[in-house]
Amino acid sequence: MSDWDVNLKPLNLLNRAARLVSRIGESRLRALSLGVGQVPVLAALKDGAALSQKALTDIAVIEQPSMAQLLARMERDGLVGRQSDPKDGRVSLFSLTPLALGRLPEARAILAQANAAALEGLSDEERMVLIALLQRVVDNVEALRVAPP
Amino acid sequence: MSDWDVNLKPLNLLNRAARLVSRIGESRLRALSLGVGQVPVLAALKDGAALSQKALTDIAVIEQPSMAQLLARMERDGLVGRQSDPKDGRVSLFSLTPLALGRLPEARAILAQANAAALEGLSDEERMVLIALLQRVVDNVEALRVAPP
DNA sequence: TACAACTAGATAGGTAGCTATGCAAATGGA
DNA sequence: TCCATTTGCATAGCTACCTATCTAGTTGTA
Repeated sequence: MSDWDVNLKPLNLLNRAARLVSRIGESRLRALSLGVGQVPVLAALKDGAALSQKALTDIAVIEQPSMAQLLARMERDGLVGRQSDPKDGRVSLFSLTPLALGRLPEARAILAQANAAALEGLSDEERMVLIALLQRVVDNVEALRVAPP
Repeated sequence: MSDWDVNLKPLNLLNRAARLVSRIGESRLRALSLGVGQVPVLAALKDGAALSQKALTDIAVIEQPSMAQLLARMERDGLVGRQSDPKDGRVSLFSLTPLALGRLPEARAILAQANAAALEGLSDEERMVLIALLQRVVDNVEALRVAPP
């Protein structure tokens, strides 16, 4: 195995694991006509809240144009509605439609099951270790963005 | 924190970490007009080998159409060339152009540095634990695809 | 109060991945 | 040898991200 591979092994695995997990989530959510990217939005709005695109962007930890497109697709598919904020002419407030709200319980069950399957065989402690290590990687990389070399 | 979040925390983190790591790689490789998806191809062909699309697909562990598009972009950008296999009329053999070969050393250095930065502060043992845990998640999810519920 | 600076969103265009299909070359029996 | 199957690729169309850039409201200050 060349140094390319050795060097990149952890990050390759990270990428591969994330892709596989997304794929399994995607395939199971397809029965409900939902997608994995929508999950943070569904979770944030599950109690009927109406949030701005900016708030949802921060919650999902993606960039603003990504959220704009995601919400556009969800609106197209009848999952969210928007109403302009009377207090600020720039913002639209998004909330889930009854259609989306009705799909929530099943989505939740599907995700819980997929999550459990992905982590099967890992003890509670191992899960905590995994979370901690991933968090450190995230922190490392986020620090790079703030203070680039 | 609701059960949505708790439930999905490890997989969220996984996704987030992979995204951030890809982003940092992407931003640094941009100076060489390379992309993170190209790395497995560059590594596989770095010694002048000529491989089929199928072989590259297996090496990169992505789906065939993904590789087809990736190679099309690389060809467009002058990074790879294709020549049809005289032994099998279906296959094209891909190899790196001098342009790509010339960029390899720098790419390698950039990736090694980004990799080191992402894993900074993790001991060798912690890296091994991370790899082992990620591998188990990968194995779990791959088992699901073979024998779906 | 006027205007500069900030903020929320929209838009354009790109990469990296996926599924679903279709086609043509190669291959392995009957 | 013929043909059904397998295999390698191409194509169409989608999600989920990204950067870069623009516009239109809001706000803070001279």
